[in-house]
Amino acid sequence: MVVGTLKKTQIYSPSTLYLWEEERSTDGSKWKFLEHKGPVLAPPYEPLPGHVRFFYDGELSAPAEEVATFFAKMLDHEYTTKEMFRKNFYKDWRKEMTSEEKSKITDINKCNFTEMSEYFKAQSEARKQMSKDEKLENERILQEYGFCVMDNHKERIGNFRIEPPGLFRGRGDHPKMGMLKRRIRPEDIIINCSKDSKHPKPPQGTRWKEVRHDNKVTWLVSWTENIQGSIKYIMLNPSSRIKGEKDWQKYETARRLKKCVERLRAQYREDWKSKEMRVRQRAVALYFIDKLALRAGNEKEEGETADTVGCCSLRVEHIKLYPKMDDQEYVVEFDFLGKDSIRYYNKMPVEKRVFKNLQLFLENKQPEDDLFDRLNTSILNKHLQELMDGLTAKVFRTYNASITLQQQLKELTSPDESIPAKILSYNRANRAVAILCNHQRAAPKTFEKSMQNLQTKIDEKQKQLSATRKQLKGAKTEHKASHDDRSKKMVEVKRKAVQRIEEQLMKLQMQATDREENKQIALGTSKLNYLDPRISVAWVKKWDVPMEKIYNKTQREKFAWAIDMAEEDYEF
DNA sequence: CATGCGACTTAGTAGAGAAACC
DNA sequence: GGTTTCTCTACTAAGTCGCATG
Repeated sequence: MVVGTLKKTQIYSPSTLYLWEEERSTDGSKWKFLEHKGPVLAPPYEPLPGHVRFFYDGELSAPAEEVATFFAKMLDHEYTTKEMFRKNFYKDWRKEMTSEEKSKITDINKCNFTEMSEYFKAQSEARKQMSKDEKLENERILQEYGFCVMDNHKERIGNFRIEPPGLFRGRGDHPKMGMLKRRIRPEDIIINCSKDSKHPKPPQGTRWKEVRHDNKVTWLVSWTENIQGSIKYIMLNPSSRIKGEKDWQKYETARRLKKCVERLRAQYREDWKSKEMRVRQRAVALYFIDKLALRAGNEKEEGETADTVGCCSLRVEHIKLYPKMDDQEYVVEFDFLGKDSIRYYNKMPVEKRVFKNLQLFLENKQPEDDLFDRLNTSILNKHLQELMDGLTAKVFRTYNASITLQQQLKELTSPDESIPAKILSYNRANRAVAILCNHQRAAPKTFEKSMQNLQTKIDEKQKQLSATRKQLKGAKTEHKASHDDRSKKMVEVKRKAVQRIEEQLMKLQMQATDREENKQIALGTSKLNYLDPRISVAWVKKWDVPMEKIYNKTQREKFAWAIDMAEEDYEF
């Protein structure tokens, strides 16, 4: 499944060039040379100054201060009011207390963190004032630790800082929210680099857990996190060769799916009739994944994470069947929490055969039973692999997202519209994808207000327009009467003014529409992860839209390969 | 086959920084 | 010039998927 490799021919120039390169190592090695400075550790704890007090039940106290400050720092956040959060925090906090403190502090509700909280607020205010030095220092750290050398190229590292200690903030109803995320020491850290590179040095008097030289992986640093026991990594920035190449490959796989998707669709429709239950379940699940862009849905360990599901892990309680709904037949209603506990709610009419199958799957089951009891992601992906080399469930999301963007752009862009109108069209196409993938965001806190402000501006612009139109009319009348040069000029001036204001008004209205439609939709995720950037690049080139209207600096860096590769006739 | 682990991609949000506004 | 508003970036959680292990 080798699709070629990307090669950077320049180091970090804005127009980094990529070239085709035929050959690529077949032994699974990801690099030949890797050298870096290691991670930036979290700054050590600074004890609170003496005047900052902590009260327990009205009495002065100071138990396990550092952990207490983690809670204090979050005091304004809703998290700290949640029972589960408080319980988990309190339990972990007690582990850090001396036995004396433990016997004194017995009820979190009698703790008063307000002075600590005030202190940190004041601190962050103060930090804003002297941010210049800090900025300089950050820049120095970035220059020193933010880059590595991989195979002759200086590459930007993604996250070179070790996560600081704090309280775990899970998403949704997470059973571990509030638990103490402990400080990572050099002794917890594994370094990965070339044998023949200059190895990163641990801080004075400490040592790394291990230094290894594994070129079958792309990470530079790893450690095990204590909440879930999972491994965290430091890896390269998306602009790096190694990430770009992988990204490109991903879209090439999706394009191969495009070529055979009709065959697969015919196949799963056929499988709806199978006499084998597992085949039918597989086929219906695949239909959902294809049609609704659902995620695969791996099983999760109960009690370890928030209760969320994807396609294969859907339960009976997550769907409702309606033989008739309004003027539609065979409607399925989905209502479940997906990744990040984002709600997926949708009603979709399905084919009769799918509907009948679903009824069958539901027979004799409790709400908490699996809908697809004969299916999991491993079975599904094995099947997909047989249908097409490299095919897995997530490829459908990539494929459907990209093909939707391409279709929508074709449909929505009109040749004679202005640049702002074209950008609105682009955003609408992007939005169609975000809706398909259910990429949501919390409506901005100030949304209503900012909407109102914009409307005020529009109203004002409208008034200005009608006033200027009146002036134009007046000028015309005057010109008719006098027929002199001066009045002729005046007509021209007013005509131009009207035109300009009309354009401004249109732009504002466009902005308003765009913003309103975007209230709870997050466009970024699909843009960054699902849309073949070559589609956008081609569109931009075709319609002479400035690239930076579509992609900001980071995005242009990430998609440098596509910007370089795609011409206006590119087709996904 | 179930289970767990490792590596990697995908995800929303908080807060910093930049731009617009007054 | 200071404040408000918007945009971007950093952060890190939460998925997917392949593979080893028993």
